[in-house]
Formats: sequence, C-alpha cells, structure tokens
Amino acid sequence: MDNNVSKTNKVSLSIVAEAAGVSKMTASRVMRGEGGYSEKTREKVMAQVDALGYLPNRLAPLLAGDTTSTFVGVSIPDLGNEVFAQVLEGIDQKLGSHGYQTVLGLTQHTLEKEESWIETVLSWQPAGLILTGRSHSRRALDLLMNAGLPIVEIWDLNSSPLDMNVGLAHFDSGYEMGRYLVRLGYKAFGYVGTSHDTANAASRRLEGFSKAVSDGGGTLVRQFCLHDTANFYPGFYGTEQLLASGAKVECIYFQNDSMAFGGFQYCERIGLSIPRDIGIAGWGDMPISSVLRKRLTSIHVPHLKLGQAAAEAMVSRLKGEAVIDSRDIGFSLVPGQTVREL
Amino acid sequence: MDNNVSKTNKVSLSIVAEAAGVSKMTASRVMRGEGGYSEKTREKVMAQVDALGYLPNRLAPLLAGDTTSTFVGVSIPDLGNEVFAQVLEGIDQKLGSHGYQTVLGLTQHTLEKEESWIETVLSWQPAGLILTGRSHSRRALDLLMNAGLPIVEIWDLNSSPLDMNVGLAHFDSGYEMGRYLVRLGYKAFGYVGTSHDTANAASRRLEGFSKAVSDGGGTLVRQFCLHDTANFYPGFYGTEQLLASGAKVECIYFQNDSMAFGGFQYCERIGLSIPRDIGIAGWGDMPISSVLRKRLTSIHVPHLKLGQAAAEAMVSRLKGEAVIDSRDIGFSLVPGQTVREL
DNA sequence: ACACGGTGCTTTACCCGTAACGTAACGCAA
DNA sequence: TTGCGTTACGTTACGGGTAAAGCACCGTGT
Repeated sequence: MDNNVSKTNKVSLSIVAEAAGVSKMTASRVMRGEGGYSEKTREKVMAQVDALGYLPNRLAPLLAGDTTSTFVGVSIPDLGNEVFAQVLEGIDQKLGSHGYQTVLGLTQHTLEKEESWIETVLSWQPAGLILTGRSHSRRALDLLMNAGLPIVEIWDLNSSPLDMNVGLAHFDSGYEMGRYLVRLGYKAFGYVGTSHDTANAASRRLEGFSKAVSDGGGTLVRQFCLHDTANFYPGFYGTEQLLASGAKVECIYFQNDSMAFGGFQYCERIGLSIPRDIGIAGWGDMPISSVLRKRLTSIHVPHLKLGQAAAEAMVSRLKGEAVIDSRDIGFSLVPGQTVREL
Repeated sequence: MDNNVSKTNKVSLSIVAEAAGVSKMTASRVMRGEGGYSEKTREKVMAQVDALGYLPNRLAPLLAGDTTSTFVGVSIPDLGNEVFAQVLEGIDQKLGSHGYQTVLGLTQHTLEKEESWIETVLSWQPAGLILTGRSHSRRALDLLMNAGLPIVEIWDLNSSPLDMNVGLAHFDSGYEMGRYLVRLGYKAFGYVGTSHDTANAASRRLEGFSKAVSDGGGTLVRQFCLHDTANFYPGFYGTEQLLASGAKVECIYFQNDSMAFGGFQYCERIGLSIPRDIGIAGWGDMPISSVLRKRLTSIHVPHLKLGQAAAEAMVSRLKGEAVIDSRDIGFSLVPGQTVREL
C-alpha cells in the first residue's frame, strides 16, 4: 500500500486552464457549459479535464457567497431504534435525489450532544438542518437563531416550531390507544419504555395514554422507564420487572413494537397466553408485526414518508418555493390480535 | 413565523475585528488562543464574539489549503437492514467523538448510486471515505485514486483494498455454517436471501455455504433471491415461495436473522415444528434473537464494533498515526435451537 | 548613544471558483 | 469608412480565514 497517498496533488481549475492554454475564466465557462467559447476551446479544456481528472471544488463558490452548500445536517437520537433508521432513510433518499447531502448527527437522546453537534455542523455552513425533537438547549437555540437557516423539526408536532415542522401528535396517538383499550374493558395498565427524558415524544405518548386511561376510569398501575435503547430485549426484561413487581396489570402498553414484541415473548415464556391472560399494545406498526401470527395492536405511523416529507419541505424551502410550515403526517390505530376483542 | 429568516447576516471575522477595533489577524489569533496579544485585546475581541454571536467559518482555512476538513463520507447500502444501521451507529459514534462529521450516502446496493455519491461528496473535500463493500464502478475507482484520500472499505475482508480495510470473511462464515449443519446430518438445503448482485457479501456467504454443503455431500436444493430489503417480511414470503416450490429441504439458510425469523414464523404458521420438521439458520446474531425462546442458529458478528474499528482506522490515519491496513473483525457460530442437535 | 530582542499588533498574499467588467477581433449595415 | 453589435475570450475583485512577513515600541545591556 502507498502510505504516502496523502500528498494531495489537487488539480485546480487554474492548472486545467494553464494546461489547456486558456484563462481560468474560460475553463470555468466550459465546465459550466454556459456558452461564450468556441468548440475548439471546449475540446482543449475538456481534454485536460479528462487527462488530469479534474473535479471542481465546490467550496470556493460557497465561500465567495454566490451559492449555498448542499449539506443538510440531520440529527437523529439513535439508530438502534428501527423507527429512526427508517426516518433517516426517508430523509437521505429524498435529499439525495435532489442533490443534497446528509450530514448525520446521533444525539443519543441528549440535548448536550445535540448542542455540540449543531455548533460543529453550523461552522461547515450547511444549507439547512433537520432536527429530531422539539426541545433544544438554550445555547442551541441561540446558535440556530443566529445562523438563520432553514430548519425542519421532525417527529413531534409543534405548535411553535423554530421554522418548519413535520411530525405527528404523539400525545393524541397515546390517547387514542388508551381510549381504545379502555373501551375494550381493560382497567389496570402497565407501561414499559425507555429514557427518563420527560421532554421526548415517547413521554408525550405516555401522557396521552395515561390521560385516556384515567378519563375512562382505568388506572396506570405501574410504569417502567429503562435506561436502554427501545429494542427487543429491553421490552423483554422490562416486562419481567413489571410482572415481578407484583403489579396486577391486565394490559401492557409499550413504547414501540420492538419492545412490545420483547414483552410478548416474555409473557409467553412464563406461560401467559396473549390476549387471554394479558393484553399487549405497542406503537409504530413496525416491520416485525407483519410476520407475527398475532399482529401487534399498535399505532401505524408512516416513518419513511415522514422522513421524505421533512426532506421535501427542506428542499422546497431551499429552492425558494412556498412551503407549508407545519405538516401533520398522521397516524392510525392498528387493532391487531394482542388485546381482547370487544 | 419569520419567513424572511433567510437573510443570512453572517458575522465574519472581519466584522468582529472591526467592532473590536483590531485587525482580522489579531482577532483570528484570539479565536485560536495561540498567544501574541494582550489580555485587554483578548477581552475586547471576545466581548464582540459574544455580542455578535460569531461562529468561525471552517470552510475558509480549508480552501486556503492549510487544513483538512473533518467530513468523512460514509456509504451504506440501506438502513432497512438493522445490521447496517448498527454499523453506521458505530461509525458515527467514533467519528463524532473525535470531532469528525459523518456525511451519509445510501447506495441502495447499486454501484451507480455509489459512483454519483462519491463524485458529489468528493467535490466537498472530505477528509476521507468509508465505503461499504469492495466493488466499485470503474469511474468511482478513478475518482478515488485521483482524490488520494484515506479510504476504509468495510464489511468484506479484502485481499487488495484500495487503502484500508475492516471486515470479516463472509465466505468463511457461510462455509462454517454449512459445515456445521452438514455435521448435524442435514443433506438437503434451501436458501432465502435478497439481491441479485453477485458481488456482494451475502452472495459470498452463500458461496461459502454452498461449497461446505457440497464438500460434505449435501445439496443446496433451491435458492431464492428476492428483490427486497433483507428484513422480516421478505424472509416470510421467501420461505413461502421456497416451500411452495415443492423443493424437499430439511434446513433453510437465510441471509440474516431478520429474514430467518420471518421464515421461522412462516414455518410455524403452516404447522411445521422447528427444529423437528425443518431447520433454520440465519446470520448476524441480531437483537431479535435475544428474546426468542429458541435462539436462532446464527453467526455472531460485532456490528457496532466493526463500525467503530472502521472509524478508528480512519481517524488514526487522519492524525498521521500508524494504521494496520487490514483488520479482520471476526465472527463466531451461535449454535442456537433452531436446528437439530448432534 | 546605539544595538538587540521581545511584545503586540498590522499588512500582504494566498487558496478556488465565479460575477462583473473589460477588450480585441470580426461581421455587417449605413 | 464609420458605427455598432456579437463572439470569444482575459482581467480584476471577492469571500473568510491563516501563514508569513513587516513594523512600531518598549526595556535592557554595553
């Protein structure tokens, strides 16, 4: 291996121009195909472009201020949660198809990491930012205000977004699930989720759920919030802890379907039949549900579409088109077979 | 909402300097804390930095050529496959902790998308690239050679990497699984996977598997490669197709655990008992396995660690430290309970 | 008295591509 | 021939930061 590759003998436009025997400006015009040169000149320049392997440096016009970058910073809590991976996929697909690049930032659900990522990414002059969640640190807000670039806050619907907003009403989705389960006759509920951050979307789902339950005369007997990613295993051992705690629950509401499936597996492992002995409800209508004999009772959310819509809003704004500042991507209840029937 | 935020009244160093009554250069020195100024000057400058909310523009020194960027381009096939999401998470964690930014590119398993992404991302002067897979288009190779920057090819172990390489021996992992299953007495095998790209890692696993099977006197009766993401549902309907095809198989090898679980679910759905009636083997030892009563027979791969190791190799190279050009991240067979016992 | 070194600052030049402007050469009509 | 437009270029300036060089001014030693 050549370890001294680092000697970046970068080919600049002036080098191409000199080699072709023309001025930088003429070469630049040829590169952009904007006309104002003869066919003979075009050939001379292009011959050198091919020979030298010239690739334009997009930083230069950016610095000169006559363009914006095509970077879009995207902050995502974590990728261990399949739901966020899908949102990111939707974002990157759409951004990419419009010639924009995704600059990723994983925040691990902390505002501090988000803040330091925002500071760094802003210093690279992104065209805009897509941020997951609606709460940001004081300093992050200052930075964002000062930067004055397009921002899409996703995931959560937000009555006063910084700029644009694409998401869904998490509280409402929790409320709808709670109401549905109460109507089925359940009274005593348990909850298993992750994270202690009261400001996040999952907490708002739990709030909505909790309200629906008490509105309907039921009780949220016990809730477990684990310090872990919202994936299968935490759902499994969270359920174990919940049931071991002695709480008498008829139905468990989970932060998402991955956790719900983990809980489902634990219940069956200890001999509980679902939904006869205990009900299980999740959130997200995630891919795993499609292969289960008993489809999980859940809330369907178009994750990929959410990401795409966010990217579209960003691209439209960057192209100077009219943009709806706020978009509710919606959700729908999936009855499933993991809770009793009416 | 202020829709006219776009008026980017960018605060530059000269503005800060002028406001503080010093030259750009002095302000620059204060910003970098490299000395050569009085305490009084430092205070004057910092007061203006705070007042104006100045954030340095990291593009400028980049253009001037006395620094490299802190962007690292990372190409990933898709995020619908949990395994790649984890690899990406590992990469971004490690890059981020060293002050580097991940610029994502989803290639959807196609060399054309990789090529166009490489071209675009190179024009933004990244510090290095991390690419999934070892095959690239002719033009991509030209571009990479010409750019002369650090490259880590991940996923697959590669006898002649472009630069650095972190991965595992996919062929061997397939071979080991095949040998294991043959030793258990299986003779007739089926395969369910995705993608028709013969150049990718999953194909190499299949080749290894196939070789082990024929070396051991068995037969790979039928194989299904679906045009889909390697997730639960394709595993489910791929298995349906396989079994409906009338092929007599005793054991099915899947591209990964997600597909294997989908297949598992299909088998149980139609009344087949696992492993009594049919054996199932996956790859990746993915999170879902941890909550199943019958752990999937699989190959354990430290995905997160693979991503971290790739990022570490990149960072070390960028810092000018000595780097091992190639690293085998390894794998290990997980016996599981979805195949018969010896 | 003058050389010398250090401190604290300013000035100049540069990176790369493009906008804006300048200009030489030519064609064509009055 | 003059006047004007067009074509096909070249020249200059710019943007944000930093390296390198320049330059006052001070204190100190001889």
